[in-house]
Amino acid sequence: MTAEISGDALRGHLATMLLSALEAGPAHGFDLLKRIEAAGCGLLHLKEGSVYPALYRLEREGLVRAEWESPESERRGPRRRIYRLTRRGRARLAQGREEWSRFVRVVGAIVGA
Amino acid sequence: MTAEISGDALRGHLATMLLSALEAGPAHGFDLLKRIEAAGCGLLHLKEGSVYPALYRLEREGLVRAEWESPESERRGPRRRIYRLTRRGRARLAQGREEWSRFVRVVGAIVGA
DNA sequence: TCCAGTACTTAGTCTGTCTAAATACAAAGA
DNA sequence: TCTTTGTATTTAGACAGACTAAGTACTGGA
Repeated sequence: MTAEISGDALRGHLATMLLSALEAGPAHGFDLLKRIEAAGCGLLHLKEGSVYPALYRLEREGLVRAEWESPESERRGPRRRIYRLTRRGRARLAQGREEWSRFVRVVGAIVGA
Repeated sequence: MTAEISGDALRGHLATMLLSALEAGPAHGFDLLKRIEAAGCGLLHLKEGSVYPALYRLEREGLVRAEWESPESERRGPRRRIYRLTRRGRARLAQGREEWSRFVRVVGAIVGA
């Protein structure tokens, strides 16, 4: 019954996770969802309702740029929106990583696990 | 401009932090607030409006037991409500620590900081 | 034909932290 | 004396972000 990581715990970290996942290269939302879930060793089940709105926020803040995959593409299937990091997104990712390590250090010191 | 740890990031971890702080011995809310802030190296500024309601939740869940400090005490000043861990609280703390380390491992793997 | 998988959207809910203000007591200083 | 500062608790209301849940749309396989 391996407990899952709850949504509450994730709060405020999802943005950095998405930016980090995008660092490996441009991707569409569903792919990001799968990439992160795969990296989560089955403990992390993100929902579309969290990921897509989070991506919209990132786009609104200019941290990612999005464009619809060219329809001339040879692939079949639903259209996909491709996200890529902007320069500001990279800067924010660096900042997010600092915040993450600070967070782990400080909370870890208190929780003492 | 040392950035502070935001409330969002803390979500879902405060309960474990409080239980952990109580492990050192019974304490009242204000003391817990100060203890945790002190352990936070100035990066963590909890608010009463977060801590007291969190303690009420813990009490409601039977994870801590609370009682008013005996009025016969020789000390002067406002009355204080003393919290102590229950057996269930200790069990939950252990569980919270496992969740914390899982969380750090999984999110850390994605953020890669 | 129906279903499963991919891919995106969005309305509405929930909950925990926050802001902010109030209460109360004591000690120190002007 | 009056004010301020520090200790200590309470609580109403705001807010943000992850959630539930339902929908759209396309493709391929059973």
